[in-house]
Amino acid sequence: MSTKPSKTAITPTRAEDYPEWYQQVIRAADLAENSPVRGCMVIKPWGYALWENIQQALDAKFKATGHQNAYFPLFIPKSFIEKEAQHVEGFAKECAVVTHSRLEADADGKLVPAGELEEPLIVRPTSETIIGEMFSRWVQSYRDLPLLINQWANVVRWELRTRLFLRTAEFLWQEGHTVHATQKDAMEETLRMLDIYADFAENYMAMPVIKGRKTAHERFPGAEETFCIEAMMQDHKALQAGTSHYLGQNFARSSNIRFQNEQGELQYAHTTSWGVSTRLIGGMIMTHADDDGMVVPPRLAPQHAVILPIYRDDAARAEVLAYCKSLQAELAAATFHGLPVRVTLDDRDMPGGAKGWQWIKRGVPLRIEVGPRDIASGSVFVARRDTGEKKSQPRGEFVATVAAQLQAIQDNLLARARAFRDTNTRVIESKDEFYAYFTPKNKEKPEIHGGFALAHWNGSSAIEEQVRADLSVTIRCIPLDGDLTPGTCIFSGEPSHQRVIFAKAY
RNA sequence: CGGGGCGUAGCGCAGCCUGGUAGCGCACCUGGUUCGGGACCAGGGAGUCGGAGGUUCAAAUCCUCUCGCCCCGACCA
Repeated sequence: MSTKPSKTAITPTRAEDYPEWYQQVIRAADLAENSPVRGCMVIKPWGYALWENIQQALDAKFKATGHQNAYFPLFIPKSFIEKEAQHVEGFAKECAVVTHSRLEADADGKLVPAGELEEPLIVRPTSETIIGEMFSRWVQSYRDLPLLINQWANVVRWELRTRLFLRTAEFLWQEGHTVHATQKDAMEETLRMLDIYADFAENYMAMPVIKGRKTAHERFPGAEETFCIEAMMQDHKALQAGTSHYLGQNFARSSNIRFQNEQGELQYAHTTSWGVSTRLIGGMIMTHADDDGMVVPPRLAPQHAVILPIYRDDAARAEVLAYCKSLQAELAAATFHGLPVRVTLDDRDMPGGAKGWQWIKRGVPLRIEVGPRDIASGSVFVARRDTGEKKSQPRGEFVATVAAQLQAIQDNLLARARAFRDTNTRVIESKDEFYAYFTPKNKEKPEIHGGFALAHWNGSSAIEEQVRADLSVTIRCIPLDGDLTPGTCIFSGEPSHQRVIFAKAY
């Protein structure tokens, strides 16, 4: 009783040391861990199940909008990457390069690379160039368009500084690549996919996002326009959770993607690309997790509910387990958003308190305790992970309303995250106010501070650069659904079309 | 890749300054008593002290190098 390690399951708390808290949540929830390979993580079953649920939901949305999955090579010839000048510049610094084809034992028995390749292969950091090459073979006529392809894959970017889920050297993602006859069609596609991401973030991840356009400075290398969804984490920093690019004819030119139009004229196509990654899991953690560990939004939860049997002796055990199994079957027959309710019965022989805390730390939305008293009264004792609320409910009523209860949690998580974001978003009218907003009180050990600043900006990248140099604050996006009232740039005094979002970012 | 911090049992840590051959809490295993929000008692297993050199009779401890992790910066999903 007195051996509680602390008041919270996670130490330190968010307020005490946010980055360390993040690491500890991942460990406590058994989501992932660092691997022997520098910068690469092992995604453990509970974390991978989240990714599988993300995949399943998004994949259905991609298919519903006419996309098809395909798979392209992991290796990209160096000459392909070189085709698009800005693209090269953007990715050259972080590429893993394969130069040899085998290993040979040297005099000491050590293996050394041998069989140098004629042309080095790049482990894909993204697939525009190799897919572009294939698209150039597949597209000949306007009748071949639009070409709508998606790939689920791993990619490698040799990052110097990594963080589990948020930035790892290898990560999992999906990359959509499409080809269109006109700019209008391609731009519509770009925004359609952005909307899908935003809808997914809010309605599945319960993570409110702002849809916006990147400034030239923050654009994808080689893109004409980059759109993004930006979310606010609990340390008030922004997380770019998804991107959608209108690539213009840049990659069409470099990969020679041309088609004959209805007039028989040969023209370059317009392409798009868009992606989300395992970073989304990091976003979910930093949006919903608390000082007791992970909190998973029900629509993506590996398990919606866990049944925890409570008994003292073997006689009670048999009775309780039988009751739990039938309850499990009833719940599994219920549906939540068209899918069976996922419910697990945890009958491991271990102290009940410790067992319960394991599920709290993993973030399972509903914990159902069933003991002799519940059986006697035909009820179940249910705890909500998001609010901590606990109450006894008649069994039949619980089974009948389980989907509604899960949806209530889903809705609460979104509402709570939105309220958090809104209270940490500030309209800023002057440079002084801006600098004060983004300057911590404690310089040595900065407290959580700042947030989203909505401020007028004249479009100058020199100002962007200055703010970044002074405060590590960047323009996260120019909101698409923002207030379009013109005003005055708070840095230059020049006219501004609309407010943009400034924040510190991951 | 630059600056700072840290690597001791699965996790969190003490020991290091002032060298003497490794400890605590949790977790794990066994037995018993317990059991409706992190149970208790007793016993037990587990660590080449990140790695490699060096100094020394003796190194977790001192010195050099190296690898990894975390934070800040630059860069990025």
